[in-house]
Amino acid sequence: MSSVTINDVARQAGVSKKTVSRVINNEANVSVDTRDKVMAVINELGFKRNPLGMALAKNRSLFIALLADNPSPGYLQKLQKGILQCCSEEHMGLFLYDCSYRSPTLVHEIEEFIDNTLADGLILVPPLSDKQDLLDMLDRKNVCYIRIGPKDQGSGDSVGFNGSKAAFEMTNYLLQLQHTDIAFVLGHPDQQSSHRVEKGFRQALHDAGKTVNETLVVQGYYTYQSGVDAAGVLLSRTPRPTAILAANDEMAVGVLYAAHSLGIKVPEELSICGIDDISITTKVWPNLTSMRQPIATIGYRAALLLINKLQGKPMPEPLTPEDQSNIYDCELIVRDSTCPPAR
Amino acid sequence: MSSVTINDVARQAGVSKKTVSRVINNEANVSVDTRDKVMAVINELGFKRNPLGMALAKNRSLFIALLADNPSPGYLQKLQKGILQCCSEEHMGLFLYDCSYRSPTLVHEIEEFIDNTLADGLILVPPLSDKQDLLDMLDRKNVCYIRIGPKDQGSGDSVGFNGSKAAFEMTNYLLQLQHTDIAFVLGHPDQQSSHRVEKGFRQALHDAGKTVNETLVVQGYYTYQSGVDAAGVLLSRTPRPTAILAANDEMAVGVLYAAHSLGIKVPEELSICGIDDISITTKVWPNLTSMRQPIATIGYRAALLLINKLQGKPMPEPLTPEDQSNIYDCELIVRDSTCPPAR
DNA sequence: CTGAAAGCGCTTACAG
DNA sequence: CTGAAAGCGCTTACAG
Repeated sequence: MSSVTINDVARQAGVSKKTVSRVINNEANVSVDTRDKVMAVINELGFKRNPLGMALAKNRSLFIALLADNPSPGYLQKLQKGILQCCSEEHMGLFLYDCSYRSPTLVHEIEEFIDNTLADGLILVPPLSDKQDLLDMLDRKNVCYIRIGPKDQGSGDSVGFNGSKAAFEMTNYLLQLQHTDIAFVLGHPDQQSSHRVEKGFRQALHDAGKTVNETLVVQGYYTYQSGVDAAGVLLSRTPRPTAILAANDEMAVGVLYAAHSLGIKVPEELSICGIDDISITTKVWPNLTSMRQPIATIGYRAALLLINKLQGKPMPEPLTPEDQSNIYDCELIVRDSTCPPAR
Repeated sequence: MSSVTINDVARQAGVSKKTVSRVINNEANVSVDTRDKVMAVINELGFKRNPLGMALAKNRSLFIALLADNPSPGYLQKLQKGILQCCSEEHMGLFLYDCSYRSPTLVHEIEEFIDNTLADGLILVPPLSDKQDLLDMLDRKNVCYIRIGPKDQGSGDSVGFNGSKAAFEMTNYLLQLQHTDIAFVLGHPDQQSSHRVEKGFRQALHDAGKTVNETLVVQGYYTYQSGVDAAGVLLSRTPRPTAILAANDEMAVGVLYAAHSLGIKVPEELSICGIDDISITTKVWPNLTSMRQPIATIGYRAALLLINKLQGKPMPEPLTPEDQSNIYDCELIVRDSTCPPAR
């Protein structure tokens, strides 16, 4: 604790503490001489503004919180990384709060968390970002937040990826490989993104003049285990699908495990692919083909949007169309889990 | 923001704000009548103490920070969960700070982070917890911290697992299966735990009257890729080892991948096992045998130790010998990646 | 058992 | 361009 305060600086520099305050906040209306003098003393004394004093005076805490539960640990990990990067650059602290989506008292717990920490703003990760009673509470409390996920649903700003396009392109890729019996594992029905992705899958099949075989579309919940279970169902179908696309990688890994357990060769007898491109895709064997979602970029962007909003700053000029829309595109990453179907 | 303050409560209850302060801090020397009256008003008005005001007055911020880099994401995830659980119970906020161990300015970056957030205390995850220049800086700044990892090295309290015992037991398990050519992948040499684990491995072999084949002990760095690389070396040895024990699961997953790539059947032709029992062990095929480290418990314990230290509270009576020593034992979890060697 | 005063480190009006 | 006063919401001595 470098307990040198604004008062010490003021005394040493022979100015009022208000003037010191002006300098450290980069306000206008300070003469160059005064500013230089104050800066010199600040450096000499090693003064750092105590964020707590500022927080109390401004009634803004200077930190934000990440609220998440954990459907896909790899996803959260990358998102967190991007958010942290931005927070670090903007000198914001990041609080972590683990929730469980299923808790009946979730909204109340989060309300208590906010009261306890006084975080200025919140970043909401799906499925929390699609939970209307939570958003209602935040609106009522007048808490600033940003949602990770599709835009149209719910209130508040959001940053997300183009899920329907991702699924559309991945399905097209499988069609190009000449797959005909393509199965699809849905995400959690509570999450908007799941419906987006499903839409892209159906669209691609439709555009190719195929009809969707509804027995090959099964429910999943974005978790590893739900991928295992879905694959169990799909791989007992006759004819067996030659390719399975899962709405996220976490489930795709589950599908892969199920295939191995049944002695089905991947990709020779079954192509498997997912969406997200989380780190586990390159740890399992064979490495999974996936649509790369710029997860860290999305996290970074979400944090920046929130912080700028809190500080009343306008957003910087968007460098790309994606920065403007806050909807990011995915990129197909072909690895070893997909190939043309056996004849 | 429920902007009802201690002053509002005091006025409404007809007492001084100091008395209200006494009540909310559960201090002695308040008459039952007064306490009841104040409590009634608190509930009526929905008063919650503003942590910022308290923080400034007490010069303690009421949050702690988790400093980590990311050798094994699955490990960090579980640790974080335990820490968060404790923070939530103790009404502490948890800041997150991602560092990169290799950054030449790391110590300085962390110093800046502390100044910016005023976290009361820090939880240090390996390899940070073994970094002496970092510990020196924290000691100099008089920052309270707790280390995750072995005890003897470095200053400050620590919570860890019994790595040598874990490796000892796992090696014994492999010996019981009649493995003779057992290879070992070391962890990062900067981390104390790596040396512990190595010691346990050697001890078990020694106790069984075997000499260690030094060509079967190779360097790893606790990362997935280092596991892949180490396995590449080991699996080209003649005679090939029949079992590989990696110092953590993240590397064991890499070993498994390498075995698959070479067409080596696991476990029939090669047994593989690791230490930690992170979630990926049950996502890869076959599921990995591992030593379960109570990671979340360790995280919880570390947070509790730190928080009690900050609040000057004594630790609660230890319920188990492990709680007393703060060194936790592992448990062997046999899965599908180990079996007796082929004849 | 209770309270008036001063203070934590900063900022917001306001005045000059 | 600069500063004196009051205040953010709480706590720490101290006095009674």
